[in-house]
Amino acid sequence: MIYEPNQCPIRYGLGVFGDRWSLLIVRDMMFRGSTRFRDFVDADEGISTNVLSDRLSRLEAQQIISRQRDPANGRQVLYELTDKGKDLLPVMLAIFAWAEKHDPETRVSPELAERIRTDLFEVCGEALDAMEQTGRGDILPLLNGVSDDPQVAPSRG
Amino acid sequence: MIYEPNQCPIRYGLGVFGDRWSLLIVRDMMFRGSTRFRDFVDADEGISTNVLSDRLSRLEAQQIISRQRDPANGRQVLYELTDKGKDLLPVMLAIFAWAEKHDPETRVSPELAERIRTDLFEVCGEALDAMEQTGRGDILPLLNGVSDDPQVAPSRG
DNA sequence: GTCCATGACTTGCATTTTGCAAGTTATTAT
DNA sequence: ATAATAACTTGCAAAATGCAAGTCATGGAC
Repeated sequence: MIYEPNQCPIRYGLGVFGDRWSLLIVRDMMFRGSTRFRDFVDADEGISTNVLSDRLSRLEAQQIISRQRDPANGRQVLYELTDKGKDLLPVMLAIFAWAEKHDPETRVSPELAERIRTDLFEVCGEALDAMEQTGRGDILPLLNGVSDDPQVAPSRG
Repeated sequence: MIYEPNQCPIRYGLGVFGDRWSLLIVRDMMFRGSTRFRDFVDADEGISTNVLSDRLSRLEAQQIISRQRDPANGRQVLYELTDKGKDLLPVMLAIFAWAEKHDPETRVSPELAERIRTDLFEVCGEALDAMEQTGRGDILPLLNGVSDDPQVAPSRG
């Protein structure tokens, strides 16, 4: 999965998240507030633990996430998004808007999609502020009103 | 590589371009004006022809690209981005801005990155207009002045 | 019409990555 | 000490990838 970045931003991006799982992990951290190994396993995407372990290492090596033992409970490990990881939010939201437009199954509210289209980086700013205040990922409710949806995306319409 | 989209926009996106090659193909079509099988092989990313063939089929099945025999030369095939494919431009440019910020090797001009950050969808609009006028991909020069760079990204600074 | 070059794929096979199940290790609760 | 929990490893079968060598359908030269 390591392909030479070699000056091209897309190739660099693919070197970081150009596989089946990495972006899902980032998504879970951003939008679901996942912080632990088990959170990702339980997210029901079906990632196997060896691959998860590998992806977490890679993401850490790429400085997308940080890893530390939970000070409050030494048998758990806390994974957190770094700034570099949080900066993937615009990429994520651009995908939101794209999927909302082209995939009828995707549940992203047209209102959010529209805001993303007109003011992506403003939406991101708000979200990151909110993230800092709450100290967690789990940004979506803040973007779009309360969400109790098990999926990442709040309801359409 | 087929994972259930299941309402999540990120998962849907990964189903379309969540692999090592698909986004590179889209990139070549958008930013280098690639239209033919050989163009992708010659792009020197090292994709093998069987995988290329498979990815082109999948992208066509997902309606990201269209395929037709070249009317002017029946032994060639023309691949073109559909609207759905062109709509990936914001995603691509968001990656540009991210890579410009976090990868020192990436060659994207800070000016372009900044424009992307403040006015992503305006930049996209311009680019798509330009694409329609020239009838090709190969958008980058239009975004950022003339580029003779072999890489996708124009020079820094 | 035949021959040859070209472009777009297939095919076969070795290597790598993934998926699944079953360990192993470290840390806390009892 | 003993057991339970969380975070991984390990082993092996299955799938995807990389590489080299075909195949097949134009289209141009003769």
